[in-house]
Amino acid sequence: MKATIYDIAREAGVSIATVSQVINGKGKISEKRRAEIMEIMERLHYQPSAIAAALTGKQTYTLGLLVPDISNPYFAELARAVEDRSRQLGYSVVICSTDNKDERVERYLNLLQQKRVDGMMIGTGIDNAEILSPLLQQSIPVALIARHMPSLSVHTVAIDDRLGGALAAQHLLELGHTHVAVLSESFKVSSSQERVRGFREALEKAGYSLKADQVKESSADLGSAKKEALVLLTDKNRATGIFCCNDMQAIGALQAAKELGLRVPEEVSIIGFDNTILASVTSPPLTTVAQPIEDLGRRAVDLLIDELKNEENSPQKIVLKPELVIRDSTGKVSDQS
Amino acid sequence: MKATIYDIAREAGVSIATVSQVINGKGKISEKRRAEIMEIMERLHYQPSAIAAALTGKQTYTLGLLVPDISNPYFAELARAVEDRSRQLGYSVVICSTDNKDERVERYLNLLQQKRVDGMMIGTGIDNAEILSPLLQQSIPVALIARHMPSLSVHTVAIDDRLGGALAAQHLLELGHTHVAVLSESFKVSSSQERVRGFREALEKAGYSLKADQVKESSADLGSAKKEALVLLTDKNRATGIFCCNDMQAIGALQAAKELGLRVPEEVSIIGFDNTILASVTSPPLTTVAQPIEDLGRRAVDLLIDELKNEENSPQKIVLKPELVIRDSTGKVSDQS
DNA sequence: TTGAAAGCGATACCAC
DNA sequence: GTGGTATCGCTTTCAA
Repeated sequence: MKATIYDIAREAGVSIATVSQVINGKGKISEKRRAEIMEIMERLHYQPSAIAAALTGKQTYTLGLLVPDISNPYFAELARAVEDRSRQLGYSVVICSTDNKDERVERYLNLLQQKRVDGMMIGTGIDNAEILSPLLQQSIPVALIARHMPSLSVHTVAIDDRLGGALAAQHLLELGHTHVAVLSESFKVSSSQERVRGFREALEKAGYSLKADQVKESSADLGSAKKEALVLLTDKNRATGIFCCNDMQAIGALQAAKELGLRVPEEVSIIGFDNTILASVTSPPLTTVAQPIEDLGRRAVDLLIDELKNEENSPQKIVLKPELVIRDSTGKVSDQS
Repeated sequence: MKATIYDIAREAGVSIATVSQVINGKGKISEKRRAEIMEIMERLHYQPSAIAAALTGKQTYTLGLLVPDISNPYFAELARAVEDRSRQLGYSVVICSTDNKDERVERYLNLLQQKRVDGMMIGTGIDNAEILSPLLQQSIPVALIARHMPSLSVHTVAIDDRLGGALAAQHLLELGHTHVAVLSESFKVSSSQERVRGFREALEKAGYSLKADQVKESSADLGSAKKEALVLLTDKNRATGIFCCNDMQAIGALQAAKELGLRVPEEVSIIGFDNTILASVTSPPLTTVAQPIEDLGRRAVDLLIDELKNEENSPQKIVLKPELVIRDSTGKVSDQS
């Protein structure tokens, strides 16, 4: 049924070694033979088995990508960036949604190891860093994306979250907002911590402060963010500007404001983080701190492939800079406040 | 470096055949040996090579999924559904973004064939159906998702687009909208055609009609949709209800209405299609025709696996029903109109 | 230039 | 219950 290298060899009256050569464009084959063999491969719809090739030592040309949830726009955009770069370089990528469960991470890691992926990108949270060590022992290249695991010696591509927070603070300060609040993801997420930290530092540097009751923690879903935002906004002495640690939370804040009849940005300014597609479809469109998602994905793939090529192993740490994207959810602080 | 079945066998003082048995839980092995061998596998962090296993005739337990763009929320959600079901069944999935280019489709198809994926799901548009035939010849299970290729004998999971269009029309009619318009994707997309057709039929059945100049075609991006919506809405005798063939277009319409100072839904009702996450974050949240995305993905995987198991090959056609999700972008037609 | 043959890491059939 | 061994499809010396 399926043509193999033997079929081609027999049909061409040569040895499989010769066919292998022409498949890989190696060795010295007479032009005549080469053309002849190629013609036969064409005619028989021959597809060399990557499986068999991998078994003999070649790579599988497959990479793994672990994210919490591929249906989340941020990770979907990241996946696209990873996929694009991988395709350019001849690799395909297996995407795995972990829902941030270590158990799932571990299962996927094993699965992908058995399938002998050439490298692994981790964009998901992992509680117990230890579960990555098997990979390192097998010396499978690993790159963390927007995550940090100081205890592990792996490549990392991240963004400067602290700077991101600072950018948000500066923007609000420039618009005259001195009484501000923050809507954060779980404090356990280190990137959120850093964002809040950068935000607070910039504020303090300007002579203002962020009171403890002005920082709310919410879980990932819209509803939860909206709920916390409602608390912040019903405060008798509410903030005039709210910094949210991701776009989804900013949307929650937007909805909360709307529900309270507060106009954005006239009465309250809201700023998000990530600059996913969500930020551009809201009303008003969100001012947000943009992550260079495209770069993030591309560089992660490049790190992996580089290590594969050079078998040189010094773990790289790349830090990319976020940028403020100003849309319509932020404005000058109003006189009435 | 990496432990193989030989290492385990040697360490345990048995043959590789025995080790293979315990890996696969087959044959008769004494409890003692089995436990002993399992312990050794554990200790050596042994991961059986799926590559080698696949070469001997076992499946690769990998499926391919082709979509136009994984960063598009609709496809991201679909991918999640596919991935979830695949994981449950022990498969992993390679995701490929084609940007609807046949050339890309073809390259990916070849790549995945070489990697010997067990089955392929196609959720992308393909101009030339012929490029799928190599798969069929190799008798690789194929399932189309929300696509139709009547010329090919493959599994299909789709939704009843015509019904979806009808649901939208009925909803608008019930609210008193008799002067309505449509924002469609490229007319070449069969699902859009069907949606518009269903919409028109329902309208006509109620005694109304859809004039040709009230149907606009736009490309996939927000900007284009917004532009066409502006044309529709600046009409001196504009429609009071607009049906859009997907949520992104509905957002374009929303923005156009806003730009013209038209309140939604008081002055114009807008209804989308798909019910992606986008529909829930807009302001106002979108009334939309929901696709059962979860089911779509799950059933596609099931069709593939079924065929793999039963090697029975009658192509199935599954048609799922869409449902209207009423949010706040539609309302009773206002008296003034 | 080309071919013979030794793996790669598992599976499965058939003896013992 | 266990072990020997052919086999899967390809890559890669090493000779010729």
